[in-house]
Amino acid sequence: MEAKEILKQHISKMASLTDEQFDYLFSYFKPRIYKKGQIVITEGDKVDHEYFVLSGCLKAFFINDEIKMYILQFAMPTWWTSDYGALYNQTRATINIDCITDAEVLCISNEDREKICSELHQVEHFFRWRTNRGYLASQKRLLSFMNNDTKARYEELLKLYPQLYNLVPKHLIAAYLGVSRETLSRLYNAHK
Amino acid sequence: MEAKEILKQHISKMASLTDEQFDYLFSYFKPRIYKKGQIVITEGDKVDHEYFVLSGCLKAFFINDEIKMYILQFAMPTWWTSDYGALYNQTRATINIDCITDAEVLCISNEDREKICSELHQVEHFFRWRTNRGYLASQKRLLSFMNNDTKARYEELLKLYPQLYNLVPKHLIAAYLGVSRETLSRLYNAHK
DNA sequence: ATACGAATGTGATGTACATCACGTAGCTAC
DNA sequence: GTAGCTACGTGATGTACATCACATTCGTAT
Repeated sequence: MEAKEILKQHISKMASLTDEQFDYLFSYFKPRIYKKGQIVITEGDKVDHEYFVLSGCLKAFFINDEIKMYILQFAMPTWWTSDYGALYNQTRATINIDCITDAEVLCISNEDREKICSELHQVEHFFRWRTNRGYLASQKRLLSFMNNDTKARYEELLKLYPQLYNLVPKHLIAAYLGVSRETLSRLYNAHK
Repeated sequence: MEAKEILKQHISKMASLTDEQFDYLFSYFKPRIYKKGQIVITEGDKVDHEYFVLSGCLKAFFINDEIKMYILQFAMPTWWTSDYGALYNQTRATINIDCITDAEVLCISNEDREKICSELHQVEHFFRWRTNRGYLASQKRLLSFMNNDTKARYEELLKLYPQLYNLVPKHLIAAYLGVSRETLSRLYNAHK
């Protein structure tokens, strides 16, 4: 399916836009093609855009003390990603985003999104809904962190995104779960 | 300060409403007074409202296996709280909310909020901004969970909300940090 | 095909935490 | 007052995890 159609279907789930309104909104999105391993945002960057994933898989991650990596989000098709803290507060990036696989995305600048949100009530409605969904997902993950042990979180993750198992290296799954790669390796080799 | 004035100042930080528009919005809020220990939402409840805190302190928490409690949020003045998962998805509550101290709040139903959001663009703008702020706070806490040890998270919490130290019992702070009360006790008696 | 780096498996050891157990201090009700 | 409940401190012990070390396998470039 074409980029425009993917975005249209995604947005129409929660907002009613006329074709003209959607075309106007879409005109502000820019397509980007990335190769596996390519960097989208690096810590310290000025962050101007957010990204809507059409195909492939990106990761948003934080590097602690130049050593340990923690993954905040695997961004799959129809997910949005950016360093939202830096984007909204106009500060430098504190997280990194790169591509786990080849990827196609659509990006839109913070400025343009705010402009269209103020022009079109339904677009603002859509972005409120989208942020709300992200908030609920984040709360759920926080609870899971406090409540469940590593094994339970691992199984929860694979149940939610079965495609991850073959798509991303195990040490990245460990970095998402917040455990060492050794612990994760022992975990799923134990219950075989 | 009066309830109406507190809400007005809070909202005017991010949205430009005329006095008439604000009066209209405010007419949908209902005042509620709670005593210390009083329950606002219990697991299993139908959830219709969200709550804006005027004074006092509430906690939103999850009970695991009828035994362990994890605190998702301490709700202080000008914070919003509810079981948003249940509220937006029209499902039963999975978390509990009660009052740590006597408290005054304003509440608004999900239905009324959505109605006003669709009527007044600026109100929708405000709620997008508010949700966004919650999302960023949640992401930040998630990172802190993965990256920092208990002691660092404890000091981070007290730096952010110094008033908590005298306001809430230590075992609730432990439940927010996700550690046992014994561990927390040992931690802050060690570095005295 | 060879070579080299990235990903993964697995043992040994250390540590931060939970859990259980018991004690004390303070608050509230009657 | 005193009874009882809640908050809090602290020792002993167990455990899930990190960390370090090294071996093996896989993927990709040349």
